[in-house]
Amino acid sequence: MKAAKGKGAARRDSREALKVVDDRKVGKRKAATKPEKSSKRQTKKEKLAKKDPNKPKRPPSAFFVFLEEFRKTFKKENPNVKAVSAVGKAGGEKWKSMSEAEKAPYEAKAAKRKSEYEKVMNAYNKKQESMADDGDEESERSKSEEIEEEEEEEEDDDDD
DNA sequence: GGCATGATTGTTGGA
DNA sequence: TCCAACAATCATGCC
Repeated sequence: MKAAKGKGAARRDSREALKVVDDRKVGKRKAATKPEKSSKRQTKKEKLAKKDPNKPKRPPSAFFVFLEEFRKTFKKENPNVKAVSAVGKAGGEKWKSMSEAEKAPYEAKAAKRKSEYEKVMNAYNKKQESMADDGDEESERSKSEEIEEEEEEEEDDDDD
């Protein structure tokens, strides 16, 4: 549980300012945010210690792609609102109010990121197999890094 | 100084 | 099939 960490003061402050937590229709999701079963929810540190630093990060969903842009807009319109939770909330509301057509470009981007993720994941999986088969971690990692760099170039190249 | 937390939705991966 | 975890963001507070 997060509050148990004692850092609650920080977010309590934020929460009061945000007037959060009214309708938890996505209570399921909230479970992740409010991990009463702390045994399941590992800290970033624990995860970092456990997981492969080479493991590709999950691709952002359409909502997250939208959120990237929304944050910039939100900051401009609300320069004094710095709470990320406020941005998340506002973004969520905006997202819901958007039409499918408005969401389309973000979904397209998300799909693109997803396909890239699949490619990287593929390489990562191969790397894992190779590592299990052979211990040539260094070269395999380099391979993976190469792929990731390629992805970045591709993205840069096909920006529009 | 560094890490955890807060909110949001969508997607992934594991059981 | 269901559910938990995680993806980005960053000011803030605690240790």
